[in-house]
Amino acid sequence: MTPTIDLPDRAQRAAPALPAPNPRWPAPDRLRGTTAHLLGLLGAQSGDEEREHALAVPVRRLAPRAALFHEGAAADAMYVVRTGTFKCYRTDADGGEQVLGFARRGDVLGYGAVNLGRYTSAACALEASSVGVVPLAELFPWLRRSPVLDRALHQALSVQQAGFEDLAGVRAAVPAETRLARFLLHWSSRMAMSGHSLRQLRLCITRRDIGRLLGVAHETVSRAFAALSARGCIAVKGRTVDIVDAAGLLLVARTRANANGSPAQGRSWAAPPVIESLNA
Amino acid sequence: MTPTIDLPDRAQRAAPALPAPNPRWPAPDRLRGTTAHLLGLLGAQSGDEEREHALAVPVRRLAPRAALFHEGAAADAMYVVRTGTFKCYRTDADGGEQVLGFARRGDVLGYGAVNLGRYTSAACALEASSVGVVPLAELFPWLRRSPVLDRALHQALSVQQAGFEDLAGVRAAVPAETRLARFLLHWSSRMAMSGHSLRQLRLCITRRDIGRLLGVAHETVSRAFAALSARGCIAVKGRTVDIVDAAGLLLVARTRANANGSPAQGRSWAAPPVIESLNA
DNA sequence: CGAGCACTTGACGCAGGTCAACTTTGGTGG
DNA sequence: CCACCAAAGTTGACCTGCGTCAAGTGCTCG
Repeated sequence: MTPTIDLPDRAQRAAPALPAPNPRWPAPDRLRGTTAHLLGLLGAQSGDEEREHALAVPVRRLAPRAALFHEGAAADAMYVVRTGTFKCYRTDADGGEQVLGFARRGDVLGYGAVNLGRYTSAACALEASSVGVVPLAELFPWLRRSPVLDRALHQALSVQQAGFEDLAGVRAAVPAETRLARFLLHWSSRMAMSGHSLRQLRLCITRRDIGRLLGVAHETVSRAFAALSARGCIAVKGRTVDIVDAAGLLLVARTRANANGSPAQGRSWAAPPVIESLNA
Repeated sequence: MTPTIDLPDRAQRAAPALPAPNPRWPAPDRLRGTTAHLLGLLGAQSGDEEREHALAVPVRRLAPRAALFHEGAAADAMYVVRTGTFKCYRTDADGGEQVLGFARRGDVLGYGAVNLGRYTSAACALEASSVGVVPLAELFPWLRRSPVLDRALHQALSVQQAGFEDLAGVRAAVPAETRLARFLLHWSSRMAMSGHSLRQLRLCITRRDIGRLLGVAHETVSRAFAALSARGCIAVKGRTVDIVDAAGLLLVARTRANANGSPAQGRSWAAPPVIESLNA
C-alpha cells in the first residue's frame, strides 16, 4: 500500500537517450522552456513580470513506450506534460499492472515524490511526448519566487484530483459495458479540454491497458466495445472510436438498473456539461 | 465524469447545528486555531516566525454522520482534518454511492474545489470530528505570506496522492478477499501513522461502505471477513479487527494466483515497510 | 517479408451479485 | 433505564456476468 522500493525488472530498459531534436518544433521549444512556459502549460497567463523573472526549465522528450520514471525509483524531479500522452501505473508483486490514469498536456506527473523523494507510481509515454522538468530541489524556491506559479500549480493539482475522482467512477461495481461507457465519456471530455473533437476519439491505449484501468479482463473490454457498437452508441475501428449516439452512451454510463427502460428518475450521472454539445 | 451541479436530494439534511462545545477539549482548541496549528496538522514544524505571523483559523466540529460538504455545492473553504474520520464519496444518478476514500488527521478535504469553486465530491464525518477551515479566499494570501505553510500543504497533498494511488490497488481486478486484505493493510498503516496500534483496527465504517470502496457487494465483504478469519489471518468482532497473522494477510493481499503455494518470486506486493513490525 | 503482439470471438466454469430470511447492534423515546 | 425499532451484519441458495483458456485474424515493426 506504500511505494515499493524495488524496481520492476524492466527498470533497466530505462528511458532511451533523447532522440535527435525534432525539426518540427520551433527552435525556442527545442531544448528548454522557462517558468513562464510552465505557467502556460498549467493553464495560467503569465504577466510581464513573470516573463522577466522566468527561469530556465529543461524539456525532456520521450519516444513512444519510453519510461519517464519507475515506481519506487529515487526522484529528483517532477514533470508537467507538454505534448503527448502518458500512462501512470503501479506494478504489484505478481507483475500485474494497475493503471491509475492517463496524463496529457498540463498534467503534473511524479507529484507523489515531492514528499518521499521516491516516485510512488510509474509513468511511461504512450506516444512521442515531451515534458517540462521541475527539479525537486528547485520546486520550492521557484514557488516562493513566483506566487503565480504556485497558484497555477495548485489549480492544476486541484483539477487533477477531480480527474482522479472521476476515474474512481469507472472502477465502481457496475457492469463492464457501463465502465467502458464512462471511460469513453471521461476521455472525450478530457480531449475536448485540449481542443480535440468530442466525438472522434483517438485512444492511443491498448485494450489490455483499458482493462487494467477499468478492472476487467482485456477480452471483456473487447466485448464491451462490440456491445456498445451493436447498441449503436459508438463506431469502433481499432483504436479510433466515434461517439455516434452520445445520449445513448450516457444512458449506458448510468447503471445497469435500466439499460432498457426508464431514463432514471435521477439526474445525469455526473454528466459532463460538455456532453450537451454532443447532441447537436 | 465531472462534478454534478445538482445536489443529491438529501442535500437538505445538511450539517446539523454545531453540537454544544465538548468539554473534553482544552479551551484553546475549543473554537479556533491559528495557521501555526494548521502547520502542525499538516505534519510540519512551525518556527517562531510562523507563530508570530499566525492567523486565526476557524475550527468546525461535526457530529457523527454530519456532512462536511456536498458534491457540487458551491465551495467557500477547504478543510484540514484535526480529529475524527471522514468518508469521501460521490453519488451517481442512480443514487449509488462510490466511496473514494477516508480522511484522518492531517488530510486535506475539499481541495478539488480550489479550481472550480465547487466541491467535486462529498465528505461526511463517520464519528465526532473536527476540521480546520481554510477559506478559499484566504488560501493564496496565506500561502504567499507563509512559504512554510505552502510547503507543508504541498507535502501533505503529495502523500495524499500516494494514498489515492494505494486505494486504486484495492479496486484492482483481484478477488474480493484480496481486496479486503489490501484494504486492511492500508488502513493499518494509515492508523499507525497517527500513533494507533498496527494490529488492532477500529474501523468506524459500515460493511456497505467498505463494499462501496472495494467495488463489491456488502454481503461479499461480510463473507470475505469470514474467510480471512477462517484462514486465521484476522479476528473480527463487529467493526474491530485484530490482525493475527500479518504475514498470512500479506500473502492474501498478493494475488489469487498463489493463495496456497509458492510465496511468489517477486517482492512484497508494495509491502508497507511498517508491516515488518507486525511480525514481531 | 516474417514474427510477435494486439485484437476478436467462442466455450465453459466459477466468483460473486442478487434476493431472502434471520440475528445483532445501536439509537431513540417513553 | 428499558423497550422498541431501524439499520447493520450474517448466512444460505440460486443464477449470471465475466474471468479464463483457446483458436484464429490482422497490424506494426524490425
